Amino acid sequence: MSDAEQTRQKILDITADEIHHHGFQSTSLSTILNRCGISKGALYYHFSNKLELGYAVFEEVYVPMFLATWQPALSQDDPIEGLCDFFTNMCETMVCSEAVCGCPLNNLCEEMANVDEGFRLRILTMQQKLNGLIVDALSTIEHDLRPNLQLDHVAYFIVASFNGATSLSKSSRNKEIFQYVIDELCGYIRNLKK
Amino acid sequence: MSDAEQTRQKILDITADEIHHHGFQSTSLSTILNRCGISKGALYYHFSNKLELGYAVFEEVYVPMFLATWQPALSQDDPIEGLCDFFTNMCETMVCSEAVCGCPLNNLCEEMANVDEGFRLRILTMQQKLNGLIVDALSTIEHDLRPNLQLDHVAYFIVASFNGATSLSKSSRNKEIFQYVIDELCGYIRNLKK
DNA sequence: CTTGCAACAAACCGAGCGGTTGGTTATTAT
DNA sequence: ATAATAACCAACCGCTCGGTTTGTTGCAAG
Repeated sequence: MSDAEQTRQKILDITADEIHHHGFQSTSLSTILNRCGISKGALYYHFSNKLELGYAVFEEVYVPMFLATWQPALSQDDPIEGLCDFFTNMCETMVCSEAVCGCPLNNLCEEMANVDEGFRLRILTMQQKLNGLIVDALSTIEHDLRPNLQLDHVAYFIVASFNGATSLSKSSRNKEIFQYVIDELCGYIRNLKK
Repeated sequence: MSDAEQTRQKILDITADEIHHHGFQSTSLSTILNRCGISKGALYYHFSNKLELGYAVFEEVYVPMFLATWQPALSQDDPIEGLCDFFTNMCETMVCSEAVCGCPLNNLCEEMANVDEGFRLRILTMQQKLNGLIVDALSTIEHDLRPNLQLDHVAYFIVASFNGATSLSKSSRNKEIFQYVIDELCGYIRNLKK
């Protein structure tokens, strides 16, 4: 990787971390520059402005990270147990500091969907993609599921509950509540089967 | 009501609206002053700083509004149907602009829980109070519910799903997805019964 | 009548923000 | 050797923000 690509990647990684911790609007360019050890000229050589930097972080960091997180769970032979294992495992491995920061995608949705159309559309695309993945996974075992289920509604409900779980655990600063919600969510998911 | 109380209440109401639409940090004092038609001196006569104004809005506007919204649903003879009616009715009466703004409490939780301890504790208190209300309501019909339910977990799950529903509908800018999630949520709630 | 305080108004301040500008260095092509 | 370009630095700019200060008005008590 060339020096320039390294610099660019470093900016992306550090900015992704800053956005995850403080949100997009509260993320300061000077903080990024300090952490990267570069000057503002360097940043503006690689990105035309703060918004474009945010878009790049979303597309080049968050989206791949997001897919890499959910895909394995949904590719299992039994996506029901795949999801439950995924959620449960997340509860166990998660430390409190992570619980407090929440899901990057959900955070950006809450913060930026009403503020910037570019962010909104990118978030929407990612959400629809995730929903499609869940629907596809559930479709593969449709014969094991209760009849008359509307799989896309179910998928949205799963994601909504998961997002809500991260939201609730922010105020309590521990992962107990997260665990409670996830337990109930797993119960709901397993109840999808006949 | 005296002039001073009127001014104070006007500040609270308009600030509540601004926070609901733009979040606390992005809410500008000068916007509030313009909408109120007052000067900065007037505002700082009634509130010592922006943070205290935010706290006052939370306690004097959001908390009462919040309780007034949820209480009736939970005071029904059958809180299960009370909640379902409450959710369904919210879907029907809600216009898209409201759907986009989300729940004030959840918004503040997402934005401020990690930023300011004063907000975090106030939000936490309100969430625990709501959870207690739901648990109490469900307890009154415990004999009709499935055995071995952990009512506090159930209550958190209901709130989490509801919050997640508002979050999801922000990116799509319509209430369709909200409705899907609420439908599934009502299914889950009704399934709590034997 | 005037003194005093409640209830504001208006101008101002420093800090931090995103963004721009004019250079500087290192590498590569000719 | 020289010209050009990629990659970066440091200083600066205008703007908006929350907050402060000083000044004004109206009413009410003595």
